Amino acid sequence: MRSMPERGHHGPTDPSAVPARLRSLATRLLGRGAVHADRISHARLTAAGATRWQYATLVTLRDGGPASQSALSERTGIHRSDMVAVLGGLTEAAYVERAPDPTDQRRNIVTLTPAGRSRLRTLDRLVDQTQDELLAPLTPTERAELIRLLQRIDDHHSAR
Amino acid sequence: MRSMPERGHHGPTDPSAVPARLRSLATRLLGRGAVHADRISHARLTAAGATRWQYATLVTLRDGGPASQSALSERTGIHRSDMVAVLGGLTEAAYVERAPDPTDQRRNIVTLTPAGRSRLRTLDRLVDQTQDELLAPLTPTERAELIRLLQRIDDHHSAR
DNA sequence: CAGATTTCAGGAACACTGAGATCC
DNA sequence: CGGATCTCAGTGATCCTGAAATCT
Repeated sequence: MRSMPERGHHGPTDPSAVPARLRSLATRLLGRGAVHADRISHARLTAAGATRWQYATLVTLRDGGPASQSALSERTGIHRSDMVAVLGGLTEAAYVERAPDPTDQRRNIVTLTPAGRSRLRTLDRLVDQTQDELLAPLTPTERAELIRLLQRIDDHHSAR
Repeated sequence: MRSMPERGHHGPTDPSAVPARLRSLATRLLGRGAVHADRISHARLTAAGATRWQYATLVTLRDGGPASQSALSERTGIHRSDMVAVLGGLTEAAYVERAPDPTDQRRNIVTLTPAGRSRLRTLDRLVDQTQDELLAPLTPTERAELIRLLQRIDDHHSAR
């Protein structure tokens, strides 16, 4: 049970009061969308005692199999120095196991445990609900289009 | 001249390494899009000695005329307690004037100065460049569609 | 030696809470 | 008094830098 200070909801109450110039800025809209997404996913995940970073890490382990921390960092987009604490939490909960790589003593090999796999199935459902709540005002076609456009932007700016 | 520690660029180098499940999460894509948007607009605005909050506040004053701090907070979406420092900076630079409301001593009436109006024209061009850099991989039609969809999401979640 | 990996300490921008002071 | 406004102190999550320790 986490009893964190509930994230409130500030923001403009009346969208029509926001100047048109601001209302149509993609940079601003992305920032506000991220805040909504954060609030929604944070609420659902902390209610289950999880974090987004933990979820991303578990998904990546299921998808790609055991991996080093730097590989996980690369695939999830979570910074290497933040990954330490994420894996600390997941290890403590026995959702993953961290063992030194016998062929390279610098590396840790992180492996998903059966408990982690089970945990992940629970979180999958939670995350699906999160997407649904966030995208509620859009039709299925619009949702797919939004995701497509956002992927294009992310891919473009992620390629250095 | 601000000499801030340059914001780096982490994130996955190879997008194809990101699990498909993560890659298609709208919550994640919005978060990443916001990070790209932040990095781009932060770079351009700090180079000019400005911040996003300052810009939003100036735009709102131009659009709606003189207003109290709480009204500005409402229209910009900037938290009332953050607005204090924003107006402090703008006042110091003489871009706005803060005067007590004669009809209600609790309020400050914030007014855009000619210098602020001129400053705003400069920032307008900067922000336009920011949008262009962020949305570079999209066609004009796609840009409009993305903005439309993001507005729908923001409106939906801003209405309490 | 250069280079990779894990780990820790901490900074900065952001959105927010809570409380005090003041005024209607 | 209740309620609104401005202000300040501080928190938490996120994304990031820098550097130490260890190993190839």
